[in-house]
Amino acid sequence: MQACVEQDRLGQAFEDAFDVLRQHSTGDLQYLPDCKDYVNVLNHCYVTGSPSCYGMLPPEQPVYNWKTVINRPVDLCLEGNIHQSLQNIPENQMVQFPVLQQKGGKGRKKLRLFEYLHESLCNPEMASCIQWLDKTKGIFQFVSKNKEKLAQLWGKRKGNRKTMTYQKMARALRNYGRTGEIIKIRRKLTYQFNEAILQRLSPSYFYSQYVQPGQGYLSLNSWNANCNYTYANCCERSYHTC
DNA sequence: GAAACCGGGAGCTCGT
DNA sequence: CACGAGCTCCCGGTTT
Repeated sequence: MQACVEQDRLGQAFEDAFDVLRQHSTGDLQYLPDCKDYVNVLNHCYVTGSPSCYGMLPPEQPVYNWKTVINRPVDLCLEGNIHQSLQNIPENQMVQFPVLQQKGGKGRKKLRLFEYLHESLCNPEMASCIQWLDKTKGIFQFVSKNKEKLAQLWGKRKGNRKTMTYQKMARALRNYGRTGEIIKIRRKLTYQFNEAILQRLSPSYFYSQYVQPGQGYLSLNSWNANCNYTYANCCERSYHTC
């Protein structure tokens, strides 16, 4: 149980790191991060506190650094050593991630509604607006009292001229029903993410995939594969091309 | 009766 | 500049 909580925390750490990466990669940024930068991003999240992290970790909460984050699930559920593998990676074996850039060197891909909803679901501060009913199945529900607040925040995030309402947001959600990205559940204010979308949006997914029961640790190759896999998903999620 | 849901359709913004 | 994607906005009607 504790191990699962810690695994969630690690997944959240990745998620935050991706947010930072996305924030850092606006405009014509052509920065090419490698694994060490990735670690720096995570450190940035947990040590300096990125804007997205402020929502996750209240000031009174203990500050985590990358090694702490990495060690905890390792100690508690893997009995292995991820961070050693990471630290021992020679320079020439570091994964070189593709450039965070869209075709033509233009800006980032627009945030999509389902991405925003998933982000909100992972943000404890938004629990008063939207909550998981069954996280593993991707079923979530808007909180009747505060659903308009969430909609307004979405509208602001998009920079809409008029105030976004739940009704209009729900219209967009109904459009997802045609593509299958999100479907409506026959229950008040309740929707469900498509399985593929849910996996794509969940950084902890690859983690559980690559760390097989009994495997005990992540090999260097697995770790690098993880980085590639995660980063590729990050790119797919945020950019047309890498 | 109120809240939530539904789908048509025109319009807007942005990336290609 | 045209085009398509992904909403946004409005509306009238239906279901819970």
